Parts: sequence; C-alpha cells; structure tokens
Amino acid sequence: MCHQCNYEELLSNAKLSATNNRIRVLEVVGNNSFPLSAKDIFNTLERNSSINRVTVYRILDLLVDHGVVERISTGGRAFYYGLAPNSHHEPHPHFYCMNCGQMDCLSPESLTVDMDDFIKTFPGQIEKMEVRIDGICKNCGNKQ
Amino acid sequence: MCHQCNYEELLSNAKLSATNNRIRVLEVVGNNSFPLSAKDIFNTLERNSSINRVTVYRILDLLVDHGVVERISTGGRAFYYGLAPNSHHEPHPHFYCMNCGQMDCLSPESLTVDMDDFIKTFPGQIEKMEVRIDGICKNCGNKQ
DNA sequence: CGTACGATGTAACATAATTGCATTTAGTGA
DNA sequence: TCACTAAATGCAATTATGTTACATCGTACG
Repeated sequence: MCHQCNYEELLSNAKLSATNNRIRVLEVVGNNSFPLSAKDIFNTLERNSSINRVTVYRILDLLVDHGVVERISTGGRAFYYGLAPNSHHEPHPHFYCMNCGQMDCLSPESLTVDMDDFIKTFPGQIEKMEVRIDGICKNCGNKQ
Repeated sequence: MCHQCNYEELLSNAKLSATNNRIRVLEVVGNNSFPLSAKDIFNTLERNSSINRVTVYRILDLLVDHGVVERISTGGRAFYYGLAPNSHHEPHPHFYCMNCGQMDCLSPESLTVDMDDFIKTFPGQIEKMEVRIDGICKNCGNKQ
C-alpha cells in the first residue's frame, strides 16, 4: 500500500527488532495495493527464499498486536492483512469478491460513516471499525 | 431477533419446505436478539433433541442462499448467523467483543453510512455491506 | 404399495490457524 | 573470543471450523 513507508522504521517505532523475516513479511504486505491472506504472503515469500508457514503466522500476529499491520475479515474463511492505518494511510473500507477472493481497498471518501453519536453513547471499549462490501468484482462479472 | 416473524412463513416465502430441523434452526436464529455461531446453534438444538452438526451447517447454508438468514463475519474465526434483513428488520451494524466473542446488533441509526456515490461509480456487482465494530464489551471491560 | 427425490446422518476430509517443543541466531558480558 | 541467555525460527502435531461423499431415511405422489 505504501512506498513512502520505511519498513525498518515502522518496526522500530513499534519497538520490534527488525529481523530479516519481519522485514520480508512487512514488504509483501506493504508493497501491495490490496490486502493478502497469510497463505498469499507465505507463497510470495517462499518464491524467493525459504520461510516457515508458522513463522509467517507468528509475525503477522505480532505486527497486528503492535498496530503495524491490520487484520481484515472477509466474506470467506481466511483473514487478510494490510498495513494498519497510520499518518500516511487513512482507515478505509474494502471490497471483497465472493468469487475470486480478491480484496480491494476503497478510497476513504467512497463511503462516509458517521459514528460520532455511537462513540458518545456506547458503553464498551471500541477498538476498530470495519466496513466491507461483498460482491462480484468487475473481472469475475465479465467472465460470466 | 424477532417474535413477529412466522418461521414457517419465512421458509415458504423462500420456497423451502418447512422441515422440522429447518424450523428448529430458524427458531434459534430468530429468537435471539444477537447473532450466533453455527456451534452455538448446534449446541442449543442438541440440548433439546438430537441433530447432526452437518445438518445444521447445511441448513444454515441453505437459509443464507435463500436470503432468510444472514452470514456475518466476525473479528474471530467463525461466522455468525442472524435473520436476514427483511420488512421487519433493517440492515444494521454489529459489535463484536474480541474478548468473549459475544456479538451484538447495533441500531440501524447508530452508524449512518452514505454509499450513494460508491454505488454509482463502482464497476463490480454489490451483494451486501457489512459494518462491524470490534472492541471489548461492557461486561468484559468491567471484569478487567 | 412402491418408487423417487429431498432431507438427514455418519465418517472422512479440507483448510486455516495455533501450540508445544526443539533448534538456531543474535546480542551481551566476562 | 567465548559462553550464556533470550528471542526468533523451524517442525510436527493439534485444534477449530467447515465441507464432501456416500449411505439411509422419510414422505409425497403415482
């Protein structure tokens, strides 16, 4: 999602040591303009040099815990991962293609959500909001 | 979510025969004011009389396909199920407690989403929109 | 009746993610 | 430099959730 981000800096800001594997995972997540599944990320990394599937899961968990990466639920069974919102990236909604599983980022302005009233009155603690559109993407629609 | 709904009627409207198991599943889904996981539904049904886990999954799939029940993704690994929006039930956002897994329905007005522009310009086919807040519910927050 | 088809049960399988434990790596002080 | 420690990674097994294949049951209809 970002070529302005320095991945080692993102890690050190999050108080995480910049191991080779962490940087590799973060590069894959960050250099894509759309979120990927753990499997996508693993497969991409394996093409270059070996890494363990579990290591990928663990690094993703760690990055999510430290707010570097965002875990996004889909209309399917696997989570997808993208860079967490930060000064360069506003929170934004996603589109999930129920046919091919491709997930796309939508522009922050495409869907405006007013949650001011909600925040004022909700008795629990709010961590994040997720807005997702499910449907059939342009490509899959054309094929049918 | 609804005591105004006649479950046999919902089934026949969806052109589904009203088998005992379908009615039982739909009662559990419909009589709760919050969405449940397939496991929750199965456990509840098993308390009364025997039903197979797979049957529950199949009935839920069927009801989702026919628009009677809505499949809702959570911040966790399992899907949750609630009555699909209909004349008695507007679409509405949900709150998911990352600690206890409880999912609650929020009022349709609590979060207003303007997607008019998006619908006009998006090149794919839109099936549904999901808005979910993740956080810690009041109960879990008090315990900590 | 009997037959045909939809509904259900059962076991096996598939997928995504997690856990336990062994091994490797990197950093730190003697 | 070496030894020690803690963190990071690898590997195998396990868990959680959901799906498939196929057998059986039940019911509507000729």
